[in-house]
Amino acid sequence: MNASAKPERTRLSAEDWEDAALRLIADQGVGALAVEALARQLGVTKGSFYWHFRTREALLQAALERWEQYGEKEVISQIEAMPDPRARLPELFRRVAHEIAPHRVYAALLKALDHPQVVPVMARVSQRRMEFLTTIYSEAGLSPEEALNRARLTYAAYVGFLQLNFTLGLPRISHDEFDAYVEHMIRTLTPA
Amino acid sequence: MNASAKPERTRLSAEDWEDAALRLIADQGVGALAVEALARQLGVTKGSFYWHFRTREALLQAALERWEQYGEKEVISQIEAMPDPRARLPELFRRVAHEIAPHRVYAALLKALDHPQVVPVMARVSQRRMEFLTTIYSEAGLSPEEALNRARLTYAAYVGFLQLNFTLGLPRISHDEFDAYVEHMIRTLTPA
DNA sequence: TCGATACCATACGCACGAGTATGGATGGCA
DNA sequence: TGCCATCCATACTCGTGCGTATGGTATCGA
Repeated sequence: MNASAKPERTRLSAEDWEDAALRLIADQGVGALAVEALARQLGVTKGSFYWHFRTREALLQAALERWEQYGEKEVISQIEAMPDPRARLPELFRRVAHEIAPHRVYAALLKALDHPQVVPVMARVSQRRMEFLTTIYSEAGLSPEEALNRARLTYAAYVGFLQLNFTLGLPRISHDEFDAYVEHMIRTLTPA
Repeated sequence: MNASAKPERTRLSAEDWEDAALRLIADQGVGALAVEALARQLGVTKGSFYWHFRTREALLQAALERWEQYGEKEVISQIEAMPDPRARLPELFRRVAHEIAPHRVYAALLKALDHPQVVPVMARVSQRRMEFLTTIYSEAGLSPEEALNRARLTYAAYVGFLQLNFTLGLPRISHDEFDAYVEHMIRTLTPA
């Protein structure tokens, strides 16, 4: 089939393995993270892997930390830079809705919450994002309690959407219909 | 530790294995469904299992079908029996929010969407529930498109909530705070 | 040019879980 | 009472994937 899609003849670094691991996680899940499979995909063998990492668990850990680092930083800062607080929410929703790629790892990790290694990472990331949402809702005029609950609701809707659409393949929604859904969501979740 | 918590000295039936499988799935996930582990938990050995089922896959299939059968039937019919359409949504939300046990299997299955066997089951169940929500929203006064989108949003919020709270253990929300969250959700998702 | 270090291949051992073979126990029914 | 079907135990095989041991090749500085 593909076998050697990457004829990279340079030597590999630990970062290369971490990136490959994240790609594999994104489209096959954490459970599919096997060292021999990864090695095959990179055109090398296990011998290479165990030079860079002590164990499979160590690779997962490194990949997760790498993902947590180079995460959503840009999106958050760009939204925060917007002058009008009321305009931030619709913009955030539309951006998130149309950039699918960055969310694929998050979606895969959501299905791996039985793995003890992913729990703390996901807890930190989700916590940070919800705090961000809470401050945005506050700045949009909600009281502290209302802002917190609305952030919880919004984030839950985001997480649920990921599950129901990319992992489960519910009756493939069309593009236009999806846009309509996003706008409906903006209307109902944004303070009047 | 526990080893033989169930001193059931009667012979086992296929249904016994299916129920045990569902219990195990509920609190350890689909990945933990191993025949020797299940046998140990039931106080027997593999020999028993392979008399009732041809394979592990067959057990999973049977357990999933069993779960799909004896599912949420009662809740739906009870809600439908309520005379006032506007009162149905708050009641549904409160019921679902306070009955955690029945949702544990669903939450576990949500994390197993890479398993080909669980996808069709989850697709059917989720589809039915969303259709139910859609009709409720219609009866509460929303237009067909609005009702459908609101149902999608509500169900996504439900699914996301399951992930963020029982599987991920986000900053343990208190009981009162949880009730406040549910009421907030009712206010924002129920048509005025 | 010549090691030394970094990177990789090959060939193992080993644990674990699915599935098979076969014989033993138990209960209902003639 | 004896027989047959049902249910279960024991003891294997086998595939898979992690980790190890050890030797080979490339690259760079002295």
